Amino acid sequence: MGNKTDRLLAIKNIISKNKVSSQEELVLLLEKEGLHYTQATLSRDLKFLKVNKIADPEKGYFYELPDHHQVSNEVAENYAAQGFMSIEFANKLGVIKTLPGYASSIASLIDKARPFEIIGTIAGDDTILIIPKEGITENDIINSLIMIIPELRNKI
Amino acid sequence: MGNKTDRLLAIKNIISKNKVSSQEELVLLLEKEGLHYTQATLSRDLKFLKVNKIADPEKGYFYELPDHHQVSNEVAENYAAQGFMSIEFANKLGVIKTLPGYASSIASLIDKARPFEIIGTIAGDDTILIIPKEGITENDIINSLIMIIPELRNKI
DNA sequence: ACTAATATTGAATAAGTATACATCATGGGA
DNA sequence: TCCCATGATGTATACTTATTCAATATTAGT
Repeated sequence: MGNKTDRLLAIKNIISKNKVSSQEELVLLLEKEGLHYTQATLSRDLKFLKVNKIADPEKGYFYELPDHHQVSNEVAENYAAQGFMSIEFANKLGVIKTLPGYASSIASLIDKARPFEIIGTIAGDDTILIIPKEGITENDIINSLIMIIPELRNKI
Repeated sequence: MGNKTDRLLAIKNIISKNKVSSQEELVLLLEKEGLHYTQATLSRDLKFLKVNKIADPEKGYFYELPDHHQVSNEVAENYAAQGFMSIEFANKLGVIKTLPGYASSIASLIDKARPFEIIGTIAGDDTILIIPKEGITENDIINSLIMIIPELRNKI
């Protein structure tokens, strides 16, 4: 996966640590990490990440990750990442292969995060079927998975 | 209290029942109730109500009241409203008089709602001291109280 | 009641965000 | 390899929201 994934992870990281209150501000913060993008791109990213704008007495508003994208359960995430073997797509469906027995616990993490892009999952023993919403691309699904389980970053 | 209070209550009501996703949309919904205001005014109102913008797959965003402004505990609110006698201001401080014994339960409702405008409260038996943040007006405090306990509407 | 101070609001505009369109890059199939 | 389809991104711009400024209304103090 490309550079976009890294940018999305960087954004998650930045806005979970700072009260960021405009996309221009985010442009600058990303630049500090050597990532150069325009406001238009960040607008798309914030939409993808389902970021909320929360009222704040000092800043007016700041960006906040939805609950399911907050750093939630690192133990479970590491476990899931360990069991993850591969993902492939066929006929608009995603198929994740896992180590034996890992499928349902990984699927459960995905279900809990309820990404808009995914209608649902079906887990067997070492296989998960991902059913994306109409019109969603493979890359969106993959990025979505990495946002849920960042540890997958280097396995995809 | 003036018309602004009614408008604020109407806005609370509308956005708790509908997924409203722009201020122009809200202008129209208020017009249906005979309230005619411009986008600029609603911008100020949404700020006052500390409304959040929540990501949504269909609408992009919609407005949501913060937890403490959701219809929370009607029993407690009615009880509080019943004990409320008056509010007066002196030296930038608010003083609420209540029926004997009601002060702490009313103050507790205010504290739970944590309005930005109020730094804190001190409750005796039939008196509550309201300590507003620097620069906040009496009307803001009053509107804030009515947003927390709508039943006060006709007692102020 | 008069005046001064403060609040409320709208109109115009600035500031912030989303998107249409164009471009370039990438990857799969002939 | 070449072409086509798809994706990622920037630029320009449309859309949305916040704020400045001015006008009007309201309130408090004398």
